[in-house]
Parts: sequence; structure tokens; C-alpha cells
Amino acid sequence: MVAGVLRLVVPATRSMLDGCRSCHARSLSLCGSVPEGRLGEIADIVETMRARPHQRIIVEGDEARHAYNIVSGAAKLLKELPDGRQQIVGFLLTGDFFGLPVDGVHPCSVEAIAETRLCRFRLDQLDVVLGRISALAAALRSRLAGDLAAAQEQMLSLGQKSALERLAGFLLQIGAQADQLGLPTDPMRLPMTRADIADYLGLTLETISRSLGKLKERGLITVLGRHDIAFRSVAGLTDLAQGDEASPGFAMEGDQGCRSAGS
Amino acid sequence: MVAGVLRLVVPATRSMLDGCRSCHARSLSLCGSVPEGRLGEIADIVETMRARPHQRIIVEGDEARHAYNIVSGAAKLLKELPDGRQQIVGFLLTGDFFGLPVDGVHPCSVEAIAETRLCRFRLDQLDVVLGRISALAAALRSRLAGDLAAAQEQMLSLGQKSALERLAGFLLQIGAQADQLGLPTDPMRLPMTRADIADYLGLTLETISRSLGKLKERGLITVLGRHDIAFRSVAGLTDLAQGDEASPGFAMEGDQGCRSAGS
DNA sequence: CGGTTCATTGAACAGGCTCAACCTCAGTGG
DNA sequence: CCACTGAGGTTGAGCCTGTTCAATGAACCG
Repeated sequence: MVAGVLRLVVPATRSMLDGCRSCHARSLSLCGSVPEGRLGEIADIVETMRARPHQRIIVEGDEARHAYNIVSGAAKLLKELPDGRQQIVGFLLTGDFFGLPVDGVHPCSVEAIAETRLCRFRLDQLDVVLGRISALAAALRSRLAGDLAAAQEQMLSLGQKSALERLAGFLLQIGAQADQLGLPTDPMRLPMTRADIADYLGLTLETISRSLGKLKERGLITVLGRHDIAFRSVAGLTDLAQGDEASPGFAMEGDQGCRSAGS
Repeated sequence: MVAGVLRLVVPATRSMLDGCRSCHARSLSLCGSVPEGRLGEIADIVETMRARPHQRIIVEGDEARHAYNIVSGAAKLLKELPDGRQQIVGFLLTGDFFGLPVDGVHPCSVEAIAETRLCRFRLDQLDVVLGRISALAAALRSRLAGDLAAAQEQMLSLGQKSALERLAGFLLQIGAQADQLGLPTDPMRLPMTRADIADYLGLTLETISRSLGKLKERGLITVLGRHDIAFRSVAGLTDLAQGDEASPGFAMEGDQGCRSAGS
């Protein structure tokens, strides 16, 4: 389980930066916000690397030397308790940025859940670069604000919602991400296991399994395979996720349940 | 319950900026990180104002025009569900900054819980100022990273910890804040109600009350009054908060709670 | 004081957890 | 081609933590 040393591929090259620039995915990649003529200024603080599934890219509490941007693949952000309980605080996909330190230390661990390519930035010079390229600083700032808002949304789920509500919200969230990344959404793919979903939603994997069954019964989704799910009623899921349980009754025929479009 | 219009006091003045600078409290106030000679550059985007208890300073979903810094008082950050459930995602004290928009909109509401003085920044010019004063941008960045880490820590609590563990962690957190602000910590003051604590920890107020009783029984704290609590064993609380139930002192009794950890 | 808000305590209920058995499927090798 | 294997997933029964509902008590403010 302890991750080995990360496999470093190459120091910064022009093609690598291009690779980094190309991940415009969710909002925009950080490198993507650097003005054309100034890519040179960040070249010397960037490198690319790879991580295999289950490999730890960051260990909570370690002194922070790099921040990262995911070029392709997927990873999970997590925090652990000494007795083994763990909370996944976020899933990271193509284009996502992570690794900013707090008091010089990484506040949570990051573990790859698939073969992953990354772009990493030396932190000792990041502030200098950000001071020079204010567009990059602004992009990073708006990402941090977005991540914070996502974390707050997740707190609402964890603190107030039922298992079914949390799962419905989670599926919609994954669907929206897939959409933004241009991945298939008709049958969409969940790259993580039931246990990962459970650790993200603060539930057990048994509850995830049972809840997926309930969503299926209600006609809101179709479970195609372990990692493939299709939406049957996005409106129904949305209502459920927001607690508008109103009249979800397993949709008696005429009843469409989801009248109120919500807040 | 619906908040009235906020009472605006004065446009930016030199003394007000000084007031703002003086809140070095938690880490440092944002204005405090502006170099001496450049305060003038931010004067025209700053104003001070006040809010009364229960007054909404920000309503979730509203178009964002200002960000804020608390000069004195206290407020809560919260998110609501259409059926009335609410999650408090943070408490804001002297020196805290909030109100950065996500997609031009405020991602959560903010409500004063005491008489509060604020310093507010016009967002339409904030990016420009931040681009010019990189020290200010860096200070803001490190705050956002800190807030994000705090949110992740809270997710760990909400998703994995028991009521007692959450409450122990909460009390330590409040104690640490009081310490940083130079407020009394021997008997420390909780500015919020039981219901607020409950909404923050994802529990009910009855559970808070019962759990405080249990902490008292275990000899970890003393409850002096509604809003005043004294620590009797910080180490014991820390262990409890981290799930190191190990040697909680006497414990034995009927308490075996949840030994088995592993998922 | 009396009224209102906040807090404590009790009893019954329930959602999700625990423990355990069983199923499914992909990969492997005979 | 099929049996074996092991990780991941589903299903069931009983239990426990925290909720709900309700009554009582304590504090604050006119």
C-alpha cells in the first residue's frame, strides 16, 4: 500500500508544456491561462511525470515541494484517521490542480486511481512566477474559490443529506464532470469503486450498493455494469439530491414527480 | 428573518484602512499585507459597514459585488436545502475574509451572529488591484488554501467521526481560534448557540447537549454556562477527536463504543 | 415578573452500520 | 474450453448511534 517513488519522465520541454496547455477541460488548465509569449517563464519550474493506480502522489503531512496538474487519468484526495477510517475529500480528473501547501505542508494525501499523467510545479518558485504572471495567479485564485465552494457543497451533503440524496447528488456531479471533459454521458463511467464512493459520501459500500438498487427501482438510473451507469431521469435525481422528496413515489405512471424546478 | 439592507457607515478613509490593517488576528488580515506605501491603491475599492445579529450579509446565489473582511464580531457561513435543513460550513471571526464569487455568484450565505463590523471590497476592481499588488494576491491565495484545508478537515469530521469525536474536535478548534485572537481560553466563550453547533457538526441540538454531558462526565471539560466552557484535558480531547479512543481515562464502564475501526 | 428563547432530559423510532454469506466477473492457467 | 481464483459487488438479519417528539428546566430582556 505504501507508494513507491514516483516515476519522473522528463524535465520541462516545449511539447510537455503544450501537453499541459491542452488540458482545457474543466474551466481551463492553469498553464492554459499563461499568455502565449510568456510560456518560457514557467518552463523551468515545470516537469511531467506519471503515477500508477494506488500510487501515492502526495502523503498528508509531508513537506510540500510541488503542486500538480492532472494531464490525464484520475486520482483521489483523501484524509485519514489513525485507526484506518478515511474520507475522500475529492476526485481529481483531467485538468484538475492540487498540492498547494498550508504552512509548508500538504494538508491531504493524493492517490492515483488509474494510470495518470501529471504536470508538476516547483513550489519554491511558484509565488515568484505567480507574482509576475497575474493572469496565472487569477486563474489559480478562481480555481481555489471553486474548489472551496465544491467542498462546502460536499459538507452540505455529508452533514444534512440522506444516503439516497447524497448518492443522487454524486451521480449528477460525476455526470457534469464527464460532460465538461467531453466524455460519454449516456452510459457514463464511474472510474472509482463502490468503496471509494462510500468513503467519499461518508457511507459504507453496502449502503452504496443498496442505494443504487433503490435508484434503479425508482426508475432514475440504469446500472449497466460495475462502472457504467445511465441516467433515466436527471430531473428526478436533481429533485432527490436537493431534498425535494415531494412525491417521488416510484413515479406512478402519470406522476412525473419533479414539477418544481427547484431553487 | 429576512435581513434588511446593510447599514453602510462610511466610504474609505485613512482611519478605516488602519482599522482594517489592525486586524492581524488569524494569520494576517488581508489589508495588513499591503506594503505601507501602497495603501492608497486599495482605498477606492474599500468601505466599512456593520451588521446586526441575524442579519444576512450575503445570500447564496446572489450576484457577487463585494468580498468582505471581518473587523470585529462573528458570523456564520451556511448553505440551505429547500426544505429548511441547513449546514453551517464555517464560523467567521475577526480577521476572516469571505465573499469571493464562483461564476459571478456567491456560493453560500453569510449571517452575522453578533454585532459585526466589516470591511468590504468592490469585486469589479479587486482583480486589478490584486494584479498590481502581488503581496496581497499571495496573502489571499494562502488564505484560500487554508480555508480549503479547513473545509477538508471538516469533511473528515462529517463523513467519518462520531458525535463525540466531532464535538471534541470542534471545541479544540474554537479554543485554537480564541488563542490566536488573543481571547480568553481558560474559560473560553462559544459565541454560537447549540443549534448552530449542531448545524455545523451535522448533528441535532439534542445530541450536542447530550455529548457535552458525556465530555463533562469523562472529565474532559467543565461547562460553566451556556456559552462558557473550560478545558480539563486537552490531551484527552485531542485523542478523542482523532479517534484514538485508546486510553480515555476511566472509560471502562459500559463504554466500549466503536473499537473495531477497519472498513 | 412574565414571556420568549435556549438548553436539558427522556422514551421510542429508524437509518445506516456491522457482520456474514453469497454472487459475479475478469484474468489465469491447465 | 473450462475450472480456479480473488477482488469487487450484492443481499440479508440484527444492532447501535443519533433522530424525533415531547416535556421540563434555566437564562435572558423587556
